[in-house]
Amino acid sequence: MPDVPCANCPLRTLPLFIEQSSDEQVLVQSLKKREVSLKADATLVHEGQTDTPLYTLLEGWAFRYKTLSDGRRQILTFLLPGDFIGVQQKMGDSAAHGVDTLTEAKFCVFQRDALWELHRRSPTMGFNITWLTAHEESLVDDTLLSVGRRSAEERIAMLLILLFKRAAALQADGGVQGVRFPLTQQHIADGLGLSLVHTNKTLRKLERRGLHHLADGRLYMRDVKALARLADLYGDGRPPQRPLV
Amino acid sequence: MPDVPCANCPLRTLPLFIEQSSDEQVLVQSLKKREVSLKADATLVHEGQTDTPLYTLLEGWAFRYKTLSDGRRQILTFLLPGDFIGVQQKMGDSAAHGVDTLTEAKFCVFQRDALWELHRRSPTMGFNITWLTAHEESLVDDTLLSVGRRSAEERIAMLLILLFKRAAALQADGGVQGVRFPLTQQHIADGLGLSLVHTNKTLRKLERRGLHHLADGRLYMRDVKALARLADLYGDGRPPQRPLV
DNA sequence: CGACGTGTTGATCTCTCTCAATTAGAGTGG
DNA sequence: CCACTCTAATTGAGAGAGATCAACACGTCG
Repeated sequence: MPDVPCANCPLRTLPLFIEQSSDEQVLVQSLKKREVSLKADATLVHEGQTDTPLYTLLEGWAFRYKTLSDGRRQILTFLLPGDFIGVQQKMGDSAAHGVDTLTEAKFCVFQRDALWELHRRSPTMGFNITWLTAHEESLVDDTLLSVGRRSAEERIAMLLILLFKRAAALQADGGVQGVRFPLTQQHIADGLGLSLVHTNKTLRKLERRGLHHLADGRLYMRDVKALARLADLYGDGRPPQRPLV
Repeated sequence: MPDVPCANCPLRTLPLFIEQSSDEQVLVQSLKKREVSLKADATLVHEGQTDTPLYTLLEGWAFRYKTLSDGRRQILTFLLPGDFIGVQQKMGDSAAHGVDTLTEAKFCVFQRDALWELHRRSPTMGFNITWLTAHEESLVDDTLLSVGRRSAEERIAMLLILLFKRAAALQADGGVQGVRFPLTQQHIADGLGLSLVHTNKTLRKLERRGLHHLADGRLYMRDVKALARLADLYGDGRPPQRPLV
């Protein structure tokens, strides 16, 4: 039996879940099998693993990745507290992605059919999960745009902004004193499709220009405007458009 | 009122939907608003458009994409009959992706709250949608691995294999006489994060080596083994793994 | 103390981009 | 029927962003 009630789950602080009824909380808790704690740089899910359970990240940072047989690795998304893991490969036959931790981390493990039970017994929760899955995809979409079409400088600016936002949202002060940033330069490189050396050089260039500061596992934003301009974030003049059909 | 009953929808041939009850069919049909037909190279959804309805692609090919303000474009996924469109941006505040057609195409338009109604009134359908959304993400994951870590040759081999498989699955003969292939080289380039010129040169190189043949809007696979080897598909010796925890 | 992981920097090398020019249809209008 | 225009494909040449190779600094740890 889980010792920590789901009332403390970081997922509950997400906008979608604030209206969660106590019935739904009980439901979720009943599907929860146990918790797992891992140290930093550990593997939660191996690539190619089948029949993976559904997880939720409670504490710490992690990432999803794929590798080629010669070792080249691409990080797909970084995972922060509150993120789902494993919906992507549920019932999937194709070789899935791996999941490694960046820091010490605690995961919530659900039984294999949790996804279905959740849908069956609470359409609201089911809907929320669809929404979260879709939102997760949009993160990958953003990364794909970066990796496919942005220069190294632009990619790094983008990553710093996005991760800063996500990390800052999780802490009370909103990141005024910087945020925890447990990635090594190798992780950044693998997340952006760059080499380690070039990542280092580009990172230093931006830092020397005073756009950010990275030290002791913390990220400080020094010139968000300039970073956003570099990343072409909101930089376009496209106005919101109404549906065409 | 829709004139074509949903019994003919290409979605119904997907494994997940074969068990669909007639009740569920009626439900889907009741949420359907109408159909739209577009010619080739037309826009269904503008980038940055808000409040997009939910669509289904009935006939033809299309693609989702994002662009930077200076015009650089990244194609996120190619859409074939049976694919969902718009789940990603449902209720999303961030600027979404655009959707353009590659060929003449017919779409099914659902009312805005269709996603919720589907979940509410049929958990089975809701579950299937979550699954399809997750599956769609895995397509983007694959592309991200390609764009981030594969060489131009490897990327093109990968794309040819994946699109051939999807297209062949839709036709009765399974693609023995080749499959329809309506992409221009510009689309391939934008889908793989390459320049048009380099895409052309690489494509010709593979074709001259006898790996494939591309003519008159059709794709013929000449040496799938070699292409798969190039793409590092199943090329790894990773055996399926059991769950770690 | 030596081994190791991470970060840093300089020096090449090369894959891919950009620029340019040509060819081959498919329309279109006179 | 024939110029004229457009788009897509093709090929060569030169340029450049980023990869690879190599060395070194620094802190941690057994």
